[in-house]
Amino acid sequence: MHTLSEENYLKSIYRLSQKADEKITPTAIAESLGNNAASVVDMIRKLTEKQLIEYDKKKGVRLTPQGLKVAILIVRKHRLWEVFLLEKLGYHWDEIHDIAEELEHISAPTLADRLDKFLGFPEYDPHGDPIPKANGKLPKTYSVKLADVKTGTSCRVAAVRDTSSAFLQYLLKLNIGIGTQIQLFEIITFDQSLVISIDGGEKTTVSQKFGENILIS
Amino acid sequence: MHTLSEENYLKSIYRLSQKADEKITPTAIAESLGNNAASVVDMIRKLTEKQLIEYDKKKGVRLTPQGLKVAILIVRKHRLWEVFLLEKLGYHWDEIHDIAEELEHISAPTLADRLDKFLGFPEYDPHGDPIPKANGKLPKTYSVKLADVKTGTSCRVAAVRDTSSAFLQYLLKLNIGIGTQIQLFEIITFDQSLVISIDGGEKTTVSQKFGENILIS
DNA sequence: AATTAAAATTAGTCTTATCTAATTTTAATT
DNA sequence: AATTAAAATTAGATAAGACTAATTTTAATT
Ligand SMILES: [Mn+2]
Ligand SMILES: [Mn+2]
Ligand SMILES: [Mn+2]
Ligand SMILES: [Mn+2]
Repeated sequence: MHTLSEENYLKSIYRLSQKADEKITPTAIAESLGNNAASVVDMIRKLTEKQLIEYDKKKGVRLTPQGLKVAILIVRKHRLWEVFLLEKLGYHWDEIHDIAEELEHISAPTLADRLDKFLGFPEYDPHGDPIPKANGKLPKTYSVKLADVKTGTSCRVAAVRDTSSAFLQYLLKLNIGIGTQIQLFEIITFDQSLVISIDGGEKTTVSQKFGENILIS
Repeated sequence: MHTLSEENYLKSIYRLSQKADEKITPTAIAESLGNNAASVVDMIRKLTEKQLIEYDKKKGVRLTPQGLKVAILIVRKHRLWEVFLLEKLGYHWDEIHDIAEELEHISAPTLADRLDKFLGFPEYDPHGDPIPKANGKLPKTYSVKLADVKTGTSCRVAAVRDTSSAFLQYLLKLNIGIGTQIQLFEIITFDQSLVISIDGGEKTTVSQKFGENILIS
């Protein structure tokens, strides 16, 4: 139905649309995909013809309802496969994203729904990202960052924003995962470093950047 | 590492090499892939340069040890994914092949081995085809056809040779699967039709073509 | 051996998806 | 308003992988 490239463009546009209410420009898409802006312009033309997106110089790129449906299904498959890879095949959370990037493009009627059922209808993927339901609805998305909470607060890790290997492996080393309890003791005035305890353990200091990439509940 | 097309060529060459000791010609590959012979010649050049195959006008196309390894891994993944789709996701045996054609190209270190372990190290796929082991070795492959046995013999279905939807759905309707017991009562002289009973049930007549596509043990 | 048919190869075309370089349009800044 | 910088677009090139049509090679048959 859609090529691998088309699907990746739609997914990228979807992800950009989730972020802020900034308009989605060719350059933004180019950056997000690591492609040249000229290539993006070509693909915008193609996807517009297929009525998967609309492009208005003022409003930027928008997914049509049709395009949105496609994009959400890809994200759904991506996150479900991530759950599979972690829970059933025993991969670690820093290894699954790249494999899911390939698996998300497997297309077969009812595949996502069967996988969903097999996995017990998980609501969040291993990084805490919400898994779109069969009807396209998203579970509650967490948005409060660890860097935003007040000193003294105790909270739980709900999701990670950065899913790079570097960050995930660091978290693994610190014994931090989804659900881990974190207490914030102090914010260093000089550079906003955070003094925290992990699951009630010893005090540890992490950077502001670190705190920006942990979402809590 | 290898493109989707390259992998499909290697797999096709491997399957042809398994069949008989006929030499593997460009035309044979073209037919098996539904491609034009000219395209095959192009790819033969490419795969030869990559040292995945050797081509000699007299000996035909041969996989190098390197190419063989790649081909076997693809077949391994294909058949393991078929087991997964049937046993874990509940697809029927006529639906899984096409999905596995996509899944077999997913590449990730240790993926096949993890899947193998998760599935309990199955030896045969849902169509009775042997699943290559991690070391590349194949379990015993069945080769005796139902059409070859003598009247009066009782045997069990070990594998199907034709894996088309048409055949598999027909078998589903007849309640025949891997392991089903079949007794041969009579071979009709006129057209070699077979009179059989399925799991000890009533006598049924099936065509010679049918008998050619069931492998028994 | 000559003829014919089939198989293999070459030459050239097409599509998809990418790129670089050049140009035009839009936005920001003096 | 003029200038400058950034963004968007166009033009043209490239690579992979397929195709058709033409040609050459090989095999089969008279
Ligand atoms: Mn991911
Ligand atoms: Mn994720
Ligand atoms: Mn198959
Ligand atoms: Mn099979």
